[in-house]
Amino acid sequence: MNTKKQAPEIPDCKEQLIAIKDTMILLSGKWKIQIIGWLLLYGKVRFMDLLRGIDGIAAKMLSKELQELEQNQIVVRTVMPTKPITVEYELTEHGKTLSGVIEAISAWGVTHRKFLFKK
Amino acid sequence: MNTKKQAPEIPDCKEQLIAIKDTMILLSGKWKIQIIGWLLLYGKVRFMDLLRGIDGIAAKMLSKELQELEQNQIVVRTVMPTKPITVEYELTEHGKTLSGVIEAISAWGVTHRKFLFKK
DNA sequence: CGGCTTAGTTTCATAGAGGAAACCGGTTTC
DNA sequence: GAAACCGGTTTCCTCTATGAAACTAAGCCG
Repeated sequence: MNTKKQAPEIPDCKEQLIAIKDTMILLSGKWKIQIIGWLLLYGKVRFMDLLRGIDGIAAKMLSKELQELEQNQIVVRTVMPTKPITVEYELTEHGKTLSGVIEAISAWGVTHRKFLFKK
Repeated sequence: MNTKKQAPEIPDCKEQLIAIKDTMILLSGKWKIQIIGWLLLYGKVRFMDLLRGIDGIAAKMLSKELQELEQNQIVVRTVMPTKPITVEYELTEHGKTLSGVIEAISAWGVTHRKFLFKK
């Protein structure tokens, strides 16, 4: 027999693992999930709100992450015809379907904190 | 008045955003979520299973990510007294509480694929 | 005019994330 | 004794993600 390695009793649950990979490619980067969290909580938000609200992010990063989210149709960018031009960002309908993910992450953060406290 | 910037009408929903940040610190890295997904699907798994099963990961990375997950009590490492020594990894009880997060991520991957297809 | 706002872009620099390959010690098998 | 398997570790290297700071363009304020 050619196959030296023991027969892989491992069933093929790849679909779910591929789906995980797909999602994480879109959400990669230090800031994207936080940005989406903001947009979920606050709805329409201006660039400067995010820049001041998300602790530690630099303008370049915010700009880059928002562009990537826009390309993936998670976020819409709207230029408002105001006095000093402002730009609003908000989640697309598709972006809003991420609420389950974000809420799960947020909830687990709380669970984890309790876990650390109990120990 | 000192505060030139317009009064921030922005309510304080920080708790949830902090929880998101906390979670993502623990799950940072290219492979951790995939590893946890594997462990959720397959239960007890040996090092070599993960190395061969997770496409593209190198031994060094796998080792490093598993160590970090162990330090954070997401994963337990058990050395088995077998002929060629084997090592089993599995989720701790606390690690299993991540199932909600992983399932949400996996489900969204499917949702997103459908979204792309529809367009 | 000088200065402040918004929304970025550009430049420069660096830490560290990640990868390829070799190596290790113990054990079994041929 | 040579080779293979397991579970790593070590070394070396590269690339990119991130960051700080300066700069731009357009508009409004006084």
